[in-house]
This record gives sequence, C-alpha cells and structure tokens, in this order.
Amino acid sequence: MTNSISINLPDGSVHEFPAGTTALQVAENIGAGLARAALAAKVDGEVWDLERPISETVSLEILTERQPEALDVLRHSAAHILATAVRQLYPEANIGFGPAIEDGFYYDFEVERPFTPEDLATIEDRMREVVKENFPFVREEVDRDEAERRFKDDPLKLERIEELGDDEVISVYADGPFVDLCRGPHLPATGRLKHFKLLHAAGAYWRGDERRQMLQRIYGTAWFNKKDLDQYLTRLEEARKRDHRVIGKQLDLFSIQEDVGPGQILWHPRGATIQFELRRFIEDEVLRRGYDLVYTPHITKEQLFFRSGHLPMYEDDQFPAMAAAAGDAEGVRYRVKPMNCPMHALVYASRQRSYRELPIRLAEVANVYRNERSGTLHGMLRVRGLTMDDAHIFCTEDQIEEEIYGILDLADFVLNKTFGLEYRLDFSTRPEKKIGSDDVWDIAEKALLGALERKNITYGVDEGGGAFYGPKIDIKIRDAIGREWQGATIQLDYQLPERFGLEYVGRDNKPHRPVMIHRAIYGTMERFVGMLIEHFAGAFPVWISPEQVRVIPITDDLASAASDIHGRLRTVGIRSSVDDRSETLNYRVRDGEIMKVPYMAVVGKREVENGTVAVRVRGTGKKQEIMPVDAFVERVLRQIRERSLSPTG
RNA sequence: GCUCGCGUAGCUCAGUGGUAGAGCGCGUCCUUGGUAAGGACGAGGUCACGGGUUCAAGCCCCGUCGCGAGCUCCA
Repeated sequence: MTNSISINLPDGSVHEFPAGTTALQVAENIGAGLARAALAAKVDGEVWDLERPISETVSLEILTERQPEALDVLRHSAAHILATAVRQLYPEANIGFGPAIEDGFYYDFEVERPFTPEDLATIEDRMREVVKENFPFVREEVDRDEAERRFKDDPLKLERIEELGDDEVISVYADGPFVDLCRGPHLPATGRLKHFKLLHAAGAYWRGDERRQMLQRIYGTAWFNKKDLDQYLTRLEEARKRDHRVIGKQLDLFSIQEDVGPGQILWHPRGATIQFELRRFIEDEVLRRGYDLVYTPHITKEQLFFRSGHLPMYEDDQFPAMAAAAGDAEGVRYRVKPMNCPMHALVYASRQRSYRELPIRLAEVANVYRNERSGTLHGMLRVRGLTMDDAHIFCTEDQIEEEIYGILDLADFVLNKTFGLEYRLDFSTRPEKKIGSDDVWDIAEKALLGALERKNITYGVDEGGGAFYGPKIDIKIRDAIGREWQGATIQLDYQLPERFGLEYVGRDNKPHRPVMIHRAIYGTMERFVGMLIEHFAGAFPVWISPEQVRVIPITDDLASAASDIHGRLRTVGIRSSVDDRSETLNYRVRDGEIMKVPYMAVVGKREVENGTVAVRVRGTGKKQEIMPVDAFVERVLRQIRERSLSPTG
C-alpha cells in the first residue's frame, strides 16, 4: 500500500500527490484560475466528478467549458436540476432516467397528469431557484441494500437497481433535497448551470418499451454561454422556417389530403417537376453505369410474398390482402407490393443465366406501399406511398466487393458531387426478426464489412438494424441544419436467391447461386425531395427548379415582347413563365423572390429596343445584369447542363 | 399503435355560451409601373365529422377522422 500516486497531465508532466487527492485539488495546485474554471475531470479516459478521490496513478485532464465532454456534464446536471425542481413541485412524481442528449437533456417522470406548457414555465422558474441555491452535487457510493432503502418509494429506480450487476459500483448523487441513483458525473454545484431553457414535454414509454407505462418526458437545452443558447434557439427557429411541409405549401409543391389518406403525397406540377428531373437524372446515370431498366406491377398474388419471406416477417408493414380477381382460382389473394425485390428476382429467373452475364443490374423507379403506423407519418419524410429509386444487382460472390464500391461511388456522385450533401455510413447487422441461418448471416456481414474495411471507409455500426433478409450499409444524409436522414441504402442478400432458386451456369458448366444486392440512392423520392426542400430552403438549383425563369414585362404593352422571350426559352427546354399581371413591378418582383424563382427577366422599353433582358438573380437583391437575350439563354442552359448548385455564376 | 395538444374563409390566425372576424390570397374596376406589397369595391364559412348537455354551442362533454410534438418503428 502506498500513500503517494502519480498524476500524469496532458502536457506530459507527472506530479506526485497523496492517494485520495481529488481532481479539484490537482487543479488548485496548478492554478487558481483553472480551479475556478474546472467542471469535471477526465481520469484515464473516463469523466469523473472533480471531488471524487483518486486512489491510484492515473492520467488526468481537467475539463472546463472548452472541452466538449464538459457540455454533457452540464446537460446531465441540468437534468438533475430539472428533477430537483419537479420533485419539489410534485413530491409524488416517480423519477425515470435523465440523460444528456444531443443539444440538451431530458428527464422522464411518472406523474398523475401530463405537464402543460404553463407547468413547464413554473418548473423552469423553480429550476432557477435551485441554481440560485448553488447546492453542491455530492457523490456517495452505497451497497445494494442501502440503495434499495433509499429508493424504496421509487419503483422505477428500484427496477434499475435490480438490474445492476453485483460487481457494479452503485453511486447516488444529492443536490440539496434531491437524491438520484446515477453514475454521474456532475458539475461541482447547481450554481454552475446558467443558460438553459425547457423546450417541451411529451410522452415516452418507460425503458422505451411500448408495452410498458408511459412516462412524461420534459426536454430542455443547456449551454455554457448565452450566445450558444441563443444560437441554438435561432437554429430551431431556422429549422421551423425550412420545414418542408411549410415550404411545400408556400411553393405549391405537394399536398397530403384527407380524402386520399394519410402518408400519401399528391405531387403538384411544381413538385412533380422536381421528381421528374431527379428521376431522369438517376435513370440516365444508372444506364451509363451498366444497369438495365425494368417495370413491374404494383400488385401481385400474395403467394409471392410468402415465398420471399415478407409474409409473415414484414406483414405488419404491408397493407392487408385484397380479394381474388374475377375468375381467379379459389383462395387466390393479392397484395400491393411493399418492395420490388421478389419481382426483380423473378425477372432474373425468367430464363437461364450464364456467369458471363453477371453482374445483372435491374433498376426501377417504383411505387411501393407500406402500412406505416399512423403516429410515425411525417410530411414527405415518412409516408405510406413511397417512390423508390430501387435496383437489384445479381452477381457472384467474387463480384460483391466491386459492386459495393460501384454503388458507393454512385451515391457519392449523386449526393455529394451533385447536391452538395454531406453523409456518413452506418453498418447495420442482423435484426431479431430475420430469415436464414446465422452461418449465412455471418458470411453476409463479413462480406459487407470486409468491403468497408478494405477501402478504409469510416462507418458507424447499428446493431440489429439490418433488413430481415440481410445486413445493410445505410447512408445517412446530414441536412443544412445538422439533422440526419436515412436515404441511400445497400443491402446484401443471400436469402432471396435461395428462396427463389436463382441460378447461373458457371464456367464449370454447373449451376451456382448468385447473391443479390438491394440498393437505393435517393432512397425514396418523397424523403429525398422533402430533404432537398429543407436543405435548400426551397431555393433549388436551377436544373431542378420548377420554374427556372420568370419573364416580367414592365408595362402591359410589352406583354407580347415578353411572351416572345418566354417562347424562345421554352423552345430550348427552359422552364419559363410570364408574369404580365396588372400589378406593379415591385409586387411581381417580390412574388418571384418569394416563389424562389432563380431568374427573373425584366423586360422594359429599353430592353425590347436593344434585344436584351434585365436579369435579376435569386437572392442577389437589387443588383441586376442587362444582357442580350442570347447570352441569357446560354447562361441558363449552362447552369442546367452543369447542374450548378446556385444560379449565381 | 401509445401519451398529450390542436382542427374557424384558399393560406396564416383572432374569436371563453347569445346575429362568424382580420391580414394575405382570389375576382372586378382604376392605376402602366424600372427591381421585395399602388388604390377602390366584391365574392368567399355545414366553425373537421357524428352524437350529447343547454332556452341557446365555433366555444362545454363523449366518440370518430385528420394534423402536430414526442415514444415505438422505419426509406
């Protein structure tokens, strides 16, 4: 037993301290300024409270506001302060969990009556009092019996205690009157929380299990300074303004109507134009990359989905069966398709295949229907009628890797090179509900993972997130305001080839089983367009803009001259319109800006005499450019051809 | 699907039991303008739907449908 321990600091220096020294004491030893700024400490890579005694030689880093880990400590402490306030106002409330999350924190409570917005205001006021009291956060380690005694009136905490392993340290934290079962760490005292705000309350299942009771969750956000808090609140505001449901209405892109049903998009002409351009683009591109296009029916005999394993594995997501068509045999029923894979497999199986043909890549922009639970629907981003840019690649095992790289390259070309979107990859492993043996899953997962590893691609892992027939690489797109959406996906499948008895004749003149790769690049037109709306806030690149040019005659007597220019633009394939309404020029320019038209071509007497237009480029304000009509046409065509992200330039 | 909230003119929203409102948009007319809202007049409502309470319901109660915030689930 030794009384002295070594503390290794990030600058490489080593200091001797008596055992039981706290990080705060180390900080004080370094300097009073650091001690004042200190919030927590990183001890051998683990974040600790400042005042937790250190009993052995460690490496130690003092955390202040400047380290990102400190923000989690702040937010988790804010959750405790929230619970402290709630317990004061609602002594009978049972407490669940209260973690830090991205941009904030939450805490779950079991209460008689859900919280109202007024309740939140009261709770927030009480939190400020708890902060004012500056209660220290006091850590204490207890044994199981003691923990059960302390939380005897808190069934949710008792349940958690029961699950703790015998070798686990049970710690409790107190801040003033409130004691919580918690691993920590926390700020030194409640007074260190300054800039926070409660945002909203909503129900959340206890332990995330929908079979269990629903708790009331309060969400909040917390930051180290006012500027960060304000910036975050502005970001939320910004997100609201970019909401595709709002912009979709303003720009007349789409609607969802009760008469049609939830989760089904009516694409108005302007929205349809965007989908049309996206579709033309991806179809041209995949043809260039060696795919073939196919078209398959929307409904099929139900039997097909039994064969594929969709029924019953995927039944919850499928619409119920429809009766047989007139004249069909007894017992035949039909289903609308939730996926295209079985049909593409049948296209493959329609004749004998040779290894010389592989890989066979079948692509189809297809409508499928999934019976998503009503509560999950969300504008265009989560719908029941989906338009997938689907494809299935049938290849040999040797070809898997190259095909995956081909898909990743296509995804990068479309998402990043063309739309400027940032994304990251997730590797998703076998789910609980699956078909096929673990041996085959091992092979499939290894193949996908190997491809990622060999190319040194960085990826995250989503355990159990795979499709029921195979593991996936999902591509998550980060939008302009930092939120992530899943779009593109690559799924490796050994199961359906088996179930559909797919074969090819190998070089050895013997039958072999191909593997199947399912992939989508946009994912679905609905989600992708919804995402683009939010990403560009409705100010689309010229090539997908529903209305590329709006020609505006200054006076009525120039309407026909404007119409001539409009006609020229249309003839060369530019989407143009004329606004010759009897409104002021100011009014019409404003309208063009609001509708996010990339170019307004204003035509006055001077322009007509000189064969020019006065071009106003979206978002550039008063600055206008007078140019010959020819030059303008050429400029717009170049923008379209190059798929420029912005109409300037 | 679950919890809570919401549903009033084409849109955004006022309206706390006693004769349905505003702004924008739309129509007509006047105005003919040089880069983000010119003026006048007018049309437009089964207050989501179905029940109930009340002398009286947009408003209170119940149910259904839809939407929203989350949870769960997913492209």
